[in-house]
Amino acid sequence: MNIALKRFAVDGYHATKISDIVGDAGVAQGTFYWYFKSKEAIFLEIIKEGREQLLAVISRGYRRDAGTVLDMVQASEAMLCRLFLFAEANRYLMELLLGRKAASDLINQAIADTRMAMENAFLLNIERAIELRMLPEAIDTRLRSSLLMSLIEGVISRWLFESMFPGNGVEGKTAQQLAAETAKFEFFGLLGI
Amino acid sequence: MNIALKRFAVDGYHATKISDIVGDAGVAQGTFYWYFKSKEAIFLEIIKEGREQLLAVISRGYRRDAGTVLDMVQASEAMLCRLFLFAEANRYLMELLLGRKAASDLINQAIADTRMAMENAFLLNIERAIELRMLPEAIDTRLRSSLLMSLIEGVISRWLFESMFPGNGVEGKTAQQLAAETAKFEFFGLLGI
Amino acid sequence: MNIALKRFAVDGYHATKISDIVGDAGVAQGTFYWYFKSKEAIFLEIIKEGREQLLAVISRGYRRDAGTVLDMVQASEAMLCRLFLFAEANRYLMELLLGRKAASDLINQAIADTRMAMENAFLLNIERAIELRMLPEAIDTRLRSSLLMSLIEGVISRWLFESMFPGNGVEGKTAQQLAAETAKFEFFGLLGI
Amino acid sequence: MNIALKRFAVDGYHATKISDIVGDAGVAQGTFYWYFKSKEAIFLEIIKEGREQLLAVISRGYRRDAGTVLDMVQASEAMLCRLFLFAEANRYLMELLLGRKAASDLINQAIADTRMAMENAFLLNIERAIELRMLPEAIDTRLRSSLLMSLIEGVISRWLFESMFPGNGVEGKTAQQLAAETAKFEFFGLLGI
DNA sequence: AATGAATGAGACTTCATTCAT
DNA sequence: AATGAATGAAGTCTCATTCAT
Repeated sequence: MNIALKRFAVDGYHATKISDIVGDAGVAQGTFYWYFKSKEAIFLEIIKEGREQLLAVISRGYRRDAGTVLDMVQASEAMLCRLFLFAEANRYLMELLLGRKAASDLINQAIADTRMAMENAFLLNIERAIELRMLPEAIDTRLRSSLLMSLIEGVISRWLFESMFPGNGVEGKTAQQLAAETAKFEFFGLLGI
Repeated sequence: MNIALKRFAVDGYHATKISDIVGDAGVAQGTFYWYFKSKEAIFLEIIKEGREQLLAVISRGYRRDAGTVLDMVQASEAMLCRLFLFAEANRYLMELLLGRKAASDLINQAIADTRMAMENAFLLNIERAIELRMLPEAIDTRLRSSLLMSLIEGVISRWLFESMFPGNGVEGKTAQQLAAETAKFEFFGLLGI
Repeated sequence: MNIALKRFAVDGYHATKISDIVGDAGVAQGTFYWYFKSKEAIFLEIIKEGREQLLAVISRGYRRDAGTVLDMVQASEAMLCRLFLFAEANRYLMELLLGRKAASDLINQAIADTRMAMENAFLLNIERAIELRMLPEAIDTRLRSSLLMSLIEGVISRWLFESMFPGNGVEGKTAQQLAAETAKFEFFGLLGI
Repeated sequence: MNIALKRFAVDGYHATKISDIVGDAGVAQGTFYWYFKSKEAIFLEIIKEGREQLLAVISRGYRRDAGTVLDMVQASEAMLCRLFLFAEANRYLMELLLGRKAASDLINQAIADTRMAMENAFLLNIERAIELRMLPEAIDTRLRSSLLMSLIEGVISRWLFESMFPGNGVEGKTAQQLAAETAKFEFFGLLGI
């Protein structure tokens, strides 16, 4: 599955042939079908496994008590840092999730689901912050979580798949730096500093 | 080209067969090759044409004189509004550009180029604002334009390709509303109201 | 027809597209079909026209009276010289006739016919020489004319289509020299000088 | 490969479809591509294999010591006999090599190479004979080997592909007879006997 | 568990020929 | 006489999947 993951990420779903995967794995073509029902099946399994790890990373650190704005920014920064570190360690997976390499409907759906789940985690955090009166009540929470997710998707893409986005002001940064900058923008926008 | 655009957007590059395109167009298969060298060629031509229109929309309204923060937000809002209206009227094109339907290397490159050109337009705006002392000088301009672009890509995707992102807090909004919210987030972040 | 001849000779029948011919000729594709029924038809017409010229060259100089061996060699040399000069001036035609660029059955037949007609001209010469008691009666005339034709085909091919036969001991020679050498071999074989 | 060889020889390269080959072979179309990379590839492989066999036949019997003219003629006759027998047993291969069924540039090159190699074998024999003072030194060796090769190509073509050359004085002869006649012509020309 | 040969549907593309103007 | 757009049959090759050992 790791071999397939890499191939899918680098070459894309369609361009990846079963013969490539088994070639890299050093087994015969038929062997593939002993372990996986189809090309689509292995992809879905890869996504499924990755999704669980990813959500575990994001969901940790659900806030219990109210705090200052600074607390909030720091908490967000910590979470983003965890997320970016995970993305760095699992770049191929992230490429499948955020990349532009479409596949079958079923697969696209699985990817969309995973991203929705991520977005949902952000939504919960925002709602919790409102509950604790750390964020203004008037906020459109769904919209904000969408904006947030968009931000993060873009940042990770530009950070990890540099070849596709040369000279983007993100490459070369550490996860920590990126998290700090992103969190600042998240809360204060362009005018923050 | 319009017929092909729609097919490519809906079905993806690989899933779209020449026979589909000519079928929809009501001509013979060979006729396609009288007008286009290959499947890849028509796709590239579509992108090229769309890119020009898109950039024309973004580039308009380059700022001449300094102004207040409010001016700046309104200017950004106006530009976003134009962009969103364009996206609404050209949703298939936007799906090719922002969607996750990979194709050949050449095509991916053309798409990436176009997105870079968009991002660059945002960069120029930010730099101009700094020049006019409307934004703090300390800002990392490239990073900010990347964040901005990320935001906009995400918003448009969620707005137009709802089927992929159900219940995302964006659907149903008008271009105007969306532009206002996005501009607000752009400048003030989550804490802005 | 000259344009087509050249294309057929250089690229071969199959590799030559009607669009190539009309492109070189500077007319529209449809125009071709006003003058020729089909691709095959123009080829056959080219062969037919060439055949007449070629046979005219070979058939001239039918011997009336007996003579010495030297007379005979000189007569053959003269004829070969005429033939080689013709071939030199009509190398594309010769390439169609002697080259390895096959086409349809009908065309192959037309080419084979033409070559048979050539061979027949040689046969008549040999028979006439026997009649005049210039060559021994015991000779197998058909076989000898076949051998002769083989010789000449090979020589012309190597002489004119050098690129296919590099370093063949024929290139660079004049028609006159070649005719002399060939005639000598024809009558005396390897042992002649 | 034998099935393909026959098809190529009989129908020509272009007229032979992969579906013909696999049809004759009784396998599926895809199976072809398990064994050969392309239509061109199988052709080249056929030529390569045939070339080795052919050259083995010609190269045998390199002369060690000087001898009489009769020795020389007999040696040549023996070699030609071997060659003709080989040609008879491999007529499809010979048709590919000597026939007029053009294909791709690569293939034409491979065929031309093979024929050059044959001609070279004849050249070596002639040079060896001069070295041993069995043939006059004044001879233009390359030219003579070209003439010889021409002769042999013509003879084999007429002998085996009769349908193309009806009534040519060669058909029906045995390899032995043909070798004798050709060798005689080779050394003595038309005037021999 | 593993192999690797075999399958066959289906895709893109070519190009001789036709046809309305 | 000429145009050039349109046609569509046909061919090569790909590749996910199956199957007999």
